[in-house]
Amino acid sequence: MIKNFVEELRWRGMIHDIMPETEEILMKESVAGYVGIDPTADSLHIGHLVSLMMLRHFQEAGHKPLLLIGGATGMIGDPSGKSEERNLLDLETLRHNQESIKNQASRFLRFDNSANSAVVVNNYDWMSRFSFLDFIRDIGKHITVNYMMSKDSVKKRITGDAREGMSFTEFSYQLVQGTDYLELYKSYNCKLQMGGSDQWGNITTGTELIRRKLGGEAFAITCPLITKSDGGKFGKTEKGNIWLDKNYTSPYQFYQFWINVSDEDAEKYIKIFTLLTKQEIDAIVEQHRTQPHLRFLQNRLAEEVTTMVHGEEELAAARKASQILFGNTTHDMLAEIDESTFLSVFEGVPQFNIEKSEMNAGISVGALLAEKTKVFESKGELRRTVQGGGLSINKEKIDSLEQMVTVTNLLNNKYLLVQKGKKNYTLITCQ
RNA sequence: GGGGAGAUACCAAAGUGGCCAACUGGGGCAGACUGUAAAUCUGUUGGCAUACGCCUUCGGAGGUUCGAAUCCUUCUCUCCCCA
Repeated sequence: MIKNFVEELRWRGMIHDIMPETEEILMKESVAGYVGIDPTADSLHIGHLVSLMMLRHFQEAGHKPLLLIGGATGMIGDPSGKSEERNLLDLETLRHNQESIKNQASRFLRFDNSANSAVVVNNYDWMSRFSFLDFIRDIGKHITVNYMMSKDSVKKRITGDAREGMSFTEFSYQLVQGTDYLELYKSYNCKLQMGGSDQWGNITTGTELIRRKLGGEAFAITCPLITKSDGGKFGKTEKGNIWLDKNYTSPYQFYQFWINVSDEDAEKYIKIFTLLTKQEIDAIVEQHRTQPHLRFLQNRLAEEVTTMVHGEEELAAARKASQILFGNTTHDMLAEIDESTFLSVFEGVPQFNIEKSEMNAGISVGALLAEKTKVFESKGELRRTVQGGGLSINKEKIDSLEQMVTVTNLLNNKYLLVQKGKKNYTLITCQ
């Protein structure tokens, strides 16, 4: 039974561009469709979530999702974004990354060998078999330079204000990506490619190639780039990407990312990143508007996404940690938390160790945080923070670098909780 | 191959011999206000120092000078125009 995939994406605000007749084809038959991902790391980050969600909806609608790992294209670098030169990945790393990514994708997609089971493919597998001659003869021949030059991503680079110019390698990128589409069209009868709106040019080169070379018909859907209302980059924090792998970004930090989303963005994101129905979402938005300070939207968003990526247990832990860290916890309450709970709360928080002997005589805050440990990069930074009233230890404000810390300050006779500002915690273990 | 422009801190961008640790904007961090939101306001944003001040930094290397981000030589890289 096929559901209307396009309609589903439409109300969720996930369609930026769509080729004519795409909707009709998708309603008529079950087709295969793909999204490409660069395997630059062995984990996906939340920038990839939109693609995964598109594939998820695609599969739920009764179609077959293909996840293309760009082993070959990842070596080139797409000029559509302002990507830097990529490093060559060796084959072993590539395979490792592919496996890890597939593993993460399996939380979103069904890999069950049914007719519309998801499949992971790697363009390295076919691109590596092409010789340069094969490529320019079999692929290059079908597309004119004029056509390639007319793409926005190319035009911008050549005639835009920046006029950066581009290398031949980057210029060829759209042909390489087009070749992927062509390959998948041939081997999986893949008729749809999805991606971010910046991919439109590259995708249409693929559909063009399929038409000219095989006389086939293929389609395209792009989704808007996810933005933040304040203009910042989505999914980036000062510390870098938010990863799906809990070893890179702890479930607590992951959960917090979503909790911190602004009201405006939350309304958009809940449609894109959760599977809640339109009715459910409308109800939550309504609820949020009547009592905005209760943050229904952020809470539900964080709950849904964290469960999908990390599971119920991790969600519960992240919630508990959030309560402890953001509730009106006092020094006394902190001291009462038993050790295992305490440690699980701070899993994923930066940690430092220090010898207990250093503490026996007492140690000044300045020496402790900027010399014995690197909680602060420099004493100057520490001083500024303290002067601005932004530093607490064990939930108690510090107002001088000279303040002494001794073993009696240790929680559980072992830990110090350093807090910079409202949201940044560091744990010092002393033994 | 010929001609031109340029490289300054996280980014953008001023500065073109001493007043430059370097204007300004963005971003970051912190504070106030709040709802772990947004907006706004304040402080801060190379290192050391409570502070006077000291040390390292303006693409790389060398030089001129009492003194260089600023002048000279050379190298590297980027962009533009012509062939």
